[in-house]
Amino acid sequence: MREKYEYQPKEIEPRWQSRWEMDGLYRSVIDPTRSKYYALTMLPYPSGDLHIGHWYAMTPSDARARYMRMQGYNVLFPMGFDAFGLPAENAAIRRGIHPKEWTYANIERMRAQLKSMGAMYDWEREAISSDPEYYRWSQWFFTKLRQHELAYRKMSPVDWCPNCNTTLAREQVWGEDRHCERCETPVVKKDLEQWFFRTTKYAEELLDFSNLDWPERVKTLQTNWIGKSVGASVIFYTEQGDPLEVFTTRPDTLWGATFMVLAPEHPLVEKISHISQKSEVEAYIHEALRKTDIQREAIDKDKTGVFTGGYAVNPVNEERIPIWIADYVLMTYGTGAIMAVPAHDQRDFEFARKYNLVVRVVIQPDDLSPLDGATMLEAMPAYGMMVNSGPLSGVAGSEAFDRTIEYLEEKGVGKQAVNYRLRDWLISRQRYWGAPIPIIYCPEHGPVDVPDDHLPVLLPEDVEWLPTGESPLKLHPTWKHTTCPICGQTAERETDTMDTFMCSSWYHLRYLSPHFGQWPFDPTEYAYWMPVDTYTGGIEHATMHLIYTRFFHKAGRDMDIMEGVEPMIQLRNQGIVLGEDSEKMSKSRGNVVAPDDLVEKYGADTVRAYLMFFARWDLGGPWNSSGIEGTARWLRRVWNLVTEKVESNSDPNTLRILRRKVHQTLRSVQHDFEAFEFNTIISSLMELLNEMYKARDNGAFGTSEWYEAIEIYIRMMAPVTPHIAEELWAYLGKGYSIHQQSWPAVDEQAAAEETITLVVQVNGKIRDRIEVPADISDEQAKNSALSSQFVLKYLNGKKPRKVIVVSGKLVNIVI
RNA sequence: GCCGAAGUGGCGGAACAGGCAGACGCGCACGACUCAAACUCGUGUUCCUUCGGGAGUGUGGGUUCGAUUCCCACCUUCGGCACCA
Repeated sequence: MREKYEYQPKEIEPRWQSRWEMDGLYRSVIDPTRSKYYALTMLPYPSGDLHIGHWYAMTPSDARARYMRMQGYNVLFPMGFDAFGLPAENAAIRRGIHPKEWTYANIERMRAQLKSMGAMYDWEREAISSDPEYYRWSQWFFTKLRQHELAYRKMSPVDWCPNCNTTLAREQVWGEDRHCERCETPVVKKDLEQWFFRTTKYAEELLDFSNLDWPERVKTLQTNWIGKSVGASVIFYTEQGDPLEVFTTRPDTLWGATFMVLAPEHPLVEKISHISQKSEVEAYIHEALRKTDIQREAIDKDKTGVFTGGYAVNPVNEERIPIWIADYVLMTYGTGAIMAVPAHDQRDFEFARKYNLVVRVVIQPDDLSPLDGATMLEAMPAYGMMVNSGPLSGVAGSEAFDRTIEYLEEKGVGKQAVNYRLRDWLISRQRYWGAPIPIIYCPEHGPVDVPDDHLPVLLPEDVEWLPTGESPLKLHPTWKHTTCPICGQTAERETDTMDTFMCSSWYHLRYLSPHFGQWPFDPTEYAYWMPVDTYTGGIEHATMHLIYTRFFHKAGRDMDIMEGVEPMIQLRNQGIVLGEDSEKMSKSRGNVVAPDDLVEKYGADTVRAYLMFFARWDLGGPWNSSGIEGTARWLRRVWNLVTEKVESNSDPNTLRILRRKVHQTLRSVQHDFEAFEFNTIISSLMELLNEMYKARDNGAFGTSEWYEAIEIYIRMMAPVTPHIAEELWAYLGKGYSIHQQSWPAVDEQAAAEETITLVVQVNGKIRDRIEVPADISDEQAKNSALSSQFVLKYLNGKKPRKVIVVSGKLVNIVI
């Protein structure tokens, strides 16, 4: 008897991996005769080790890319590293390793770990954002954006993380306590001169998702983040004659404005403040500046403010109203000034009651008894008929908004206006390990672009590691000294580096031609591969990376660098794998699952299959280490089924049932791949395997139907478990490689059921199940149901009131 | 407070279009194999039951012949936003 051929993933997996690599099996090259498919997974930060979350994100997207390849597409599936960033620098400060050394060593290790996954990455397209040949083009994009006035520098109060020692973009400040997205330290405000990208220019276009197959959740998050409000801008005048513009979403309440409120930082505050109020105003401003944003923006906080002594004139009724300052008005939204309508805005109402200001009702809803400003207990924000509103009194609530805007435009005191919550993207970082911002400050010419032929502005490597809070670039003895590209005078380099989200905004383009020297990407490659067809990654990037990359693409399009409306057509998000204790995995909790250990114990195929099986991919969930035994068992059972030889004793019925199940499974696996429902791919395959064991027990082994089943089975599992599939394919004597096979076609005839189980209900409760031919007519179904002995018992000689037939499924008899 | 997602056995989850709830797997129980363990194989596994059935998909209503699926209200959990004028 021959020795049993055993499943040994540790032997099989590395063997096939090196064979695939040697043969360049996963190289993707332009082929105009085939449809392209660009599948992309968000690239990792080289933090040290590939953790189970990376596997969870990458395995299903790899499986799906492989599936698309078997479907005949020319698939591009690249990988790279988002290699600039803070952890590298922190490691340098803590352990004295140079960030470059740390980063590239991590990349080495992670690349090897990625290879152990057996994914079909085309490694010749790998891009690393910290390579000079990469960041040269990040810098080039910066220059282009500046030339198109999409990058600019301004002094403004910005968010500063005192732990990371750098400014952050608004998107990187999270949560109620406004903490740093990376280290969770609450941020503070600082007035600094910083570089921004003009994302707000694209606010309106970014709200248009009509060309995108993206999850509703992401679209909602982005829509809320952009925060569009439609209203009016109205110009009031101070008594000194200065225009004071306000934005309001309720122009119909304009006649109810009984005072104005400016943010303490508003530029007109000093000028309008009356001498008698000056000391009080100054004290308030001082206090406001001292407070953190958290204190200022706490919603349940009592409103505070101070009268400036100044007055403004309401342009619609020439009324003289007092101007206050209060920190509930934010300088960063709208114009930093509001008209206060206490009768119809709860915030203004609270303020008015506290400081005894006039509350005047100008909106009267039809279904309420008349409102009285003197006695009302809260603001009435609903629309309604305009009252006390001069020429517009009596206008119905449904017309109030539009009629007021018409009136404002006629009088020339205001117009329709739109405001967005979205801010421009702050990209300056006071850190070393990033792409230097390619700017030179000349005493005569101000900030000057580094000319293209001087790019990249290289990061110096001989820097000091001192946790001073200052960028090492600033402290470097010589690096910043240079000459002005225009006049040749002594000048200084910008010492800030760029936000790493800048690098990741265009990496999908660098993959196209990572070593191309003339342009950020080879236009021929772009024309063939772009846009990205499927993009997968975590939801946490909904308002960061995914807004930036869309902005970047649209800006690139307007600069005639890129083409098309959107960079990534289809987006899908995976969930998060939690520790076995249902908590977020972290070293300090000691609940981290290490993929390397699992690969060592079970092999990569089992880990891949389990990650796809154990939870819904879009939801994720807590890890369960005993569950992996199930997928390990599955693969052993597949192995044994294919490699064991048993007695054959075929009967036509068994073979018919086998073929039916095979083709039904094929149909559903196909559907699930298209729909990103990976867990049911595995369960369908397990189900079919159980069926195949039954068929073998019934003598199906060795027949042509048997081999068809086996071959289809291996092809279906190839995207999920590429190594065992290749090994078994070779075992069967089929040609190398399984991964160049095409996806099998469903034989619909074979998949069709000959009989169905007709469910018979009486008053909606199941009383019988009858096997009937699948093509049974409704009339026949009804008759079969009515002659069921169980039905007869319930009918008890009576006639049914109603009989409902659902074709091919069910009969419900109502008594 | 506003916006969004999700609540199904002991557990992860399935149910494509309103029509057999609990596929598949874990775990558990019993049995076979074994000196034994592991592996493997087999059987069972929502709850209650007087064995006829009955109840059951977060809770309470509604629509329907029929609801995990649609509608309304509420509860819980998670995520986002939060004085945004």
